[in-house]
Amino acid sequence: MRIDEDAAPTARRRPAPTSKDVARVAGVSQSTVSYVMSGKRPISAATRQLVLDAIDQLTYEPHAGARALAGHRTNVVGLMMPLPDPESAGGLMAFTEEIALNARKHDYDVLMLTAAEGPKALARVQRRAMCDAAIVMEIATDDPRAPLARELAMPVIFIGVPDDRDGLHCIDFDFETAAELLVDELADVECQEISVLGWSAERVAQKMNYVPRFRERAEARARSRGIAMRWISAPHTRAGVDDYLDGVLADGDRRPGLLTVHSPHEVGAALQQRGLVPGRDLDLVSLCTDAEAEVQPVPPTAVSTQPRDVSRLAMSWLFDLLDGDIPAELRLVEARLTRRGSVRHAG
Amino acid sequence: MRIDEDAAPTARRRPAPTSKDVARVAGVSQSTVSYVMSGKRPISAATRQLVLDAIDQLTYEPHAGARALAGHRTNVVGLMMPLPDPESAGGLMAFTEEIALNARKHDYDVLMLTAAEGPKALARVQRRAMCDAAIVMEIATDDPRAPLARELAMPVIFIGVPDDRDGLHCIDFDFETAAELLVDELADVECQEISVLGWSAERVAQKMNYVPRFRERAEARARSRGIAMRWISAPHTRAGVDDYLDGVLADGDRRPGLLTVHSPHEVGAALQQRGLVPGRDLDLVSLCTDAEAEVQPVPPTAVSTQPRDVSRLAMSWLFDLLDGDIPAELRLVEARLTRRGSVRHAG
DNA sequence: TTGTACGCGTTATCAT
DNA sequence: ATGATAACGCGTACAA
Repeated sequence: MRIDEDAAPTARRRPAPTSKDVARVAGVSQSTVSYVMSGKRPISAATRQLVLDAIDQLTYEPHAGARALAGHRTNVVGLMMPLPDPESAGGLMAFTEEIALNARKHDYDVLMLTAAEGPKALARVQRRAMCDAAIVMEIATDDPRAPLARELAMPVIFIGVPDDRDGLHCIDFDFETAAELLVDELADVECQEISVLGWSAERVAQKMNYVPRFRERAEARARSRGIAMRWISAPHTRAGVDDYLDGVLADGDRRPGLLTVHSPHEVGAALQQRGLVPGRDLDLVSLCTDAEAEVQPVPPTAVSTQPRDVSRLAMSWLFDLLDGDIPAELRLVEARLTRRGSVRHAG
Repeated sequence: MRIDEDAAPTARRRPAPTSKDVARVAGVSQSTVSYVMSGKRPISAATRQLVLDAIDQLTYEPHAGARALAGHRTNVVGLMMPLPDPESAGGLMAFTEEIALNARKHDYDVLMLTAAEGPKALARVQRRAMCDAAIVMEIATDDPRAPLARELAMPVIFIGVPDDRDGLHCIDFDFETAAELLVDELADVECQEISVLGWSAERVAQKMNYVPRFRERAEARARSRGIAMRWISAPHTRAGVDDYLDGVLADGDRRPGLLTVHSPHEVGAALQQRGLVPGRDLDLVSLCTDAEAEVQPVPPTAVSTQPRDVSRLAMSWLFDLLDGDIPAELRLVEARLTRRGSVRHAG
């Protein structure tokens, strides 16, 4: 580490203004300032303006700690992030930003909690009164945070659905319907066998909730449509995709039906390299974001996962929960299929 | 959105225990409890244990708001995230997690701030007394948060170096030395011309600080070594990398020297597809993480950006700043080159 | 419609 | 080495 020194200014700052200062400037009592800010009692237009001007003049903002102490709410929502993982990082930034932006619209802030700290992080922030509610991402089928969430006094919203979701507020993209839409799309063009490029073995080992949710529905649908289904859990590297394609293309007699749950980029590049064009030489459908789909050489027919929708709806639900009690339930964000010509026309 | 209702348990929770409760259980005064927790005055081993037992029994944790109000510190550090961007998302998760984990080691938490909210987010959290310090990522050469950071009463650490860093605490990976190491590596094998796959036009437009820092040093070094340098700002898609390689390989008389600032995966795949082997057919060096380098078909000689190191050192510096005043300065995290055989032996 | 006064749960300054 | 007690800044019941 290299060091390169600078001069540091030693300015003295005045203390932040309090509601008492605002009251003095506005010529009213401190409680009036408080009531102007909360709107919890009628204030005459004249005094209201006096107070607002004073607030503006002093650039006053309420002390969060004092507010939390007196008001029993923090205006902070905890967000438990997943473990870092290059595979899913892309969507996560959009996801978390959307959480934060929606929080700000309600004058809330977001406290970052790590999955690495484990379930006890949730108990900790509640005991310390650091959050009014929490959002937990990347839920496992047997998630250890589920039993804790049931006991917490504050609302907790799971992004994902554990096996036992009794008493939990869960919201997620509708992977079940997505699976059916994608299988149907291939079934409708008389596809004989569907080869699925599923989530990586690592994801499966982590018991991510959406893996069985998607897979079981996909397999059930394939059965009911009389189609064979091969499920491959390849790593999402170029090598993994190549292995997958080698397997798929081994029997050259049948036109292949491909279903990939992400990495459209890798798949698209690998197909292009082999001179295979989706829609002409094979049928391909994907589960991925619209953004990912549209930058492919041959944009695939896909069901979009829409991470921003899920986080926006999660936050909207969260604020409803903070207002009043709402029974625990499961909310699923609609899966929509967009046709882009990577599947031949039905005939 | 589908709805699926569940029964909700209506358990009544007791209020969180306070230090007063702990005092009662331990049979001491409330202030003694406080002093046991802070260690700010000597306590006899006997009473200390009494208090600790009571804390344990009640699973007491101090009310963060009350503590902030009375103690004038929040035990929270603000983290201003970059705008979401798939290109840099991978490293960011590791980066932010490392921030959070180091914060927890000091009993600090992390408040997430969005770049979208702009510079005023920093002023806001200071006025509301929500943070004791802040970290700001993804700095532009003319970053609007710089002038504000100079005025703030709380310590602010920039991850990155704006053009005018006077009065700012900046820390970053040493892109300058990295550029020199990479250029030297190619120059040492009599490379005639270096073709650089630089950051995308979008990054350049955002005036990300590391782009000119790296580029100017690289070009200066190339000049002083008597080597030509071509700088290409291609998008980091497969198509972009292909365009780049087409340009590089256009004149077939000279052995190409390649320097890529990231996306080793795309570059490796594209080279493999063309049957080109780094170290045999051309010389390749990269700026990327060790993890990225090592999963390539031909792992490239590279300078590692080590995101975890930067965030760990940033947090360590931040806690020093919270302890006492330290003059503003620039700290650079050492760039180390790892040879992996993508460059032919010097002769 | 507005003001007064108390309490929220800590920290820190007095005492002892 | 420990115990009382006064802030800290805001929300809100109670008065007016």
